[in-house]
Amino acid sequence: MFKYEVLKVCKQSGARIAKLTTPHGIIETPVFMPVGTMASVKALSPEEVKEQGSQIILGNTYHLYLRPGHELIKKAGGLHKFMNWDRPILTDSGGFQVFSLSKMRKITDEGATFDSFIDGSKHLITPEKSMEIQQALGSDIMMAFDECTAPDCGYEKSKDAMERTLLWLERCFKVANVPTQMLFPIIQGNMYEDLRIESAKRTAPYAKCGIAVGGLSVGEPKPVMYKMLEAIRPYYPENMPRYLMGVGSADCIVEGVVRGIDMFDCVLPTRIARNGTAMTSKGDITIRNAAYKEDFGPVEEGCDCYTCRNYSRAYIRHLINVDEIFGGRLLSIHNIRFLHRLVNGIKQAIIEDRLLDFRDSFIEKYEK
RNA sequence: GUGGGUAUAGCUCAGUUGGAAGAGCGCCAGAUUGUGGCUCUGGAGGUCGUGGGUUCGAUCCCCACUACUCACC
Repeated sequence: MFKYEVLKVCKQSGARIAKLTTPHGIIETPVFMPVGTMASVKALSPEEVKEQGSQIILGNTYHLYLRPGHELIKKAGGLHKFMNWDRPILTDSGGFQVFSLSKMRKITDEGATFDSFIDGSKHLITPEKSMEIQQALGSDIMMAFDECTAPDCGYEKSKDAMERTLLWLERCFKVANVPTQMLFPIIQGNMYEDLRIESAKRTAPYAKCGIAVGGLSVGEPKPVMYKMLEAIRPYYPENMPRYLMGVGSADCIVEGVVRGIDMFDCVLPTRIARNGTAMTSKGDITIRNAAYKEDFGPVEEGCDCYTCRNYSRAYIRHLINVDEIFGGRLLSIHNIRFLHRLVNGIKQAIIEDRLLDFRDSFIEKYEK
């Protein structure tokens, strides 16, 4: 039911183009995956998400468990049917929320206890519970329940979290036995090369069709993240995609593919869109700035998205400034399309064995 | 016409028992990376209606003027 097939390897960088077959269709990698935490890519319809070229989206275990509840979604026929998305879905395990909601949690080997941000009620999420929820949601790719750490938490805490993530992984692995749902384990180890390498080695045996790198892009400098990716690169299991979790700025995606990554997800394009920022090949632009008040050109010259074909910077700036949701929708469409176009450019460079050249010229323009 | 009230940032208004002026909104800019985000952070902007008086010192007290506003005739 799951199959991974490499189509082309870039001679210059080692990056590859591949096909990952899932029960809900084929994903061609490298791929960027928009995030739809609450069973919706914020502000967009599934049709609009598809129109930008999205092949797969994310849903979130923790949020959907709290509301509307995984049992309800199961009753509705699964997350695909519930939200009217017929392409692949990847569900996060709730592990990241252990980290991002750290003010209201308690972690033990058994699992993580949260105070619900909705009503304050207490919830224990264990590896088994996370799998149960993800199975009820019916995602194509389930993520292992892991513990993510802050970049400044120190070696011992980082090591403990890495060990606990492995302990939890084994428990996830035992109950992840639905043939239509693949489990991706997650490499942790904070910003320590030795921990990262150890985590990669010990995580690899659990990876059957894909492996993820977690706990990066959590506030550390970009060069540190790149260093970690380089450290673990030799230890990935053979013949499966590698997913860098939570990464979605254009430069990090290019640098990630150069370092062997195939899959990315991020809230960044849709979040900054709603706050009035557009992604372009010359870097992010804050569209609500006065500089664009009378700029009647498209967000990005040459972009083929619905937004750029029909609307001006001045109009979008106006919408954002008067708090009209259509402005956030238009920028979300553009930003997602921008990242898919970026990945298309990366693929073309892989085909032509010139990804490192592509990276150099892209970064130069992007950072200018 | 008579009596009262108000005049402080672009707007709506606090405030100082007289000791070198504040908020919210707006404006300008920054942030945002497995979404607790119509969020968060920062900045610019005022000779406190005008003219006089009292005082060491007035946005504040007194007088006059002007504008706006309410009530009554």
